Amino acid sequence: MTQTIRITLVEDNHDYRDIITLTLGAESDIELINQFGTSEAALRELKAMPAGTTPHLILLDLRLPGMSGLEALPHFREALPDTPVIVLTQSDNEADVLAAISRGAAGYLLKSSTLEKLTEGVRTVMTGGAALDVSIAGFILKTLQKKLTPQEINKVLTTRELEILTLLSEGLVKKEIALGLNISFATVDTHIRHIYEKLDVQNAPSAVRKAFNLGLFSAR
Amino acid sequence: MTQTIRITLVEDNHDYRDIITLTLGAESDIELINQFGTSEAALRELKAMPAGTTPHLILLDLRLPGMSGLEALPHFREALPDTPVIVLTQSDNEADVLAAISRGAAGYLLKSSTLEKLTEGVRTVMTGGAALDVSIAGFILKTLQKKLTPQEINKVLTTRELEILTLLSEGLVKKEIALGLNISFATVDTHIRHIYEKLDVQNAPSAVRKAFNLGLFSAR
DNA sequence: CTGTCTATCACGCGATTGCGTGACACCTGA
DNA sequence: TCAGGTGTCACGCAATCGCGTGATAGACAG
Repeated sequence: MTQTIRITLVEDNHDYRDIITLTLGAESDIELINQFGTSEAALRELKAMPAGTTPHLILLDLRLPGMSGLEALPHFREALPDTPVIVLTQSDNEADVLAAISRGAAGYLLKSSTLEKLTEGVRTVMTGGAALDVSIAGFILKTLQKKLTPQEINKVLTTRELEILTLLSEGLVKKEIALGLNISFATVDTHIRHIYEKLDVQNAPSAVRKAFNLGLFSAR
Repeated sequence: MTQTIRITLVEDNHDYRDIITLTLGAESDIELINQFGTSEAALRELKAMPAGTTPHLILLDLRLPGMSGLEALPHFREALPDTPVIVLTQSDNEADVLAAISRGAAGYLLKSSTLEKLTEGVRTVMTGGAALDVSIAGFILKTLQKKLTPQEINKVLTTRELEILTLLSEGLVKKEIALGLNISFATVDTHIRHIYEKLDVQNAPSAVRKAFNLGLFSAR
């Protein structure tokens, strides 16, 4: 890890490019090997580079002319699977964040943040960590926490109902659920009716889906 | 926000308690108002405190005698819903992390990290951010990325199969799916059989659940 | 050029579901 | 004290499901 970190920058704004260039240039262990104004140009060039000369890390802007960073991300990941990509953008839009993360971004930093955070993030990612702006991290946590607390769950389904829905989602049929819970088939049936009413669905598959989307199922 | 940040510490290890005390004591805007060796003691005391005197933030160890921090977390959240809890532990166990997050932790810091990260994390959380150790953040990202890419999804289900499973999970019955896709009932039936085989289930509810757990359903 | 994958279609049938309708007991809050 | 929520149980029935079994056709790889 004492090696110089080679970085590719994809950013169309010249002012910001200059800032990044200056910032990274001041770091002795970081070298900005090339920069592009569009994802298309970057991808073309990166694919043409001989193995061993490709960057260790890619800084990618989301708002780009032509193919957006979000669209390009999977292509970068495919072309250079071992090269982490840090998304660098002004957008703290929730959908963008989640999309970038799910497409394999190793970090998500805001341009409004400090430049120290950028170099820090670069080093963090190169050592296997993740570079997340604190506000992004907060949003990420909230996303994971969309799983409701027991009290909130009971505002939707009762404990018994959730128990039965869980068993149902595990593949048990009503008869088996009745056996397992030592209650009658009719009772299980009634519970399931209530579940359908509360979730506003009319069959088991959609009830399971709704339960997931509402965060009623914790982990497993 | 110029107010002093009042903190409660729940930690059984005396050495670490002393370290925290010293560290936080050096910060002029942070005041460690009380500390407990067990969750039980902390909960009892916090519930008895007059409103307005309760802490602004709780630092919670996971490994505690008696009730674990993980068990206690929901109780803290219930007793003081507006008081964020930073989990402070040696464990970078994945299950612990996710459990803590889903139980409402506002941060997850490792004791192996620097003390500067602790005070930084405290301030971050108080300003609405999230305090995540970089290695934890990396793991969190991987968790969110468990949603598969289209290519990976097709290793499990074909595009057509996923399409049908999606419709099924939305509450359509096979007959309706056939109508909607302009194919025969029998074809839909066959696709669903294949889905069941591939997911190793035998009915629709469990297929939907499995699809969610495998990350086959992206957003909605 | 044959095998595997994918998508399509068909028949039949026992098992299961979803739902209409109705009931009883317990507990809690108004 | 009484309505409302929760959990329990029952009968009946049309609709749907799950599955055995089998087939055709295009695509694609070996």
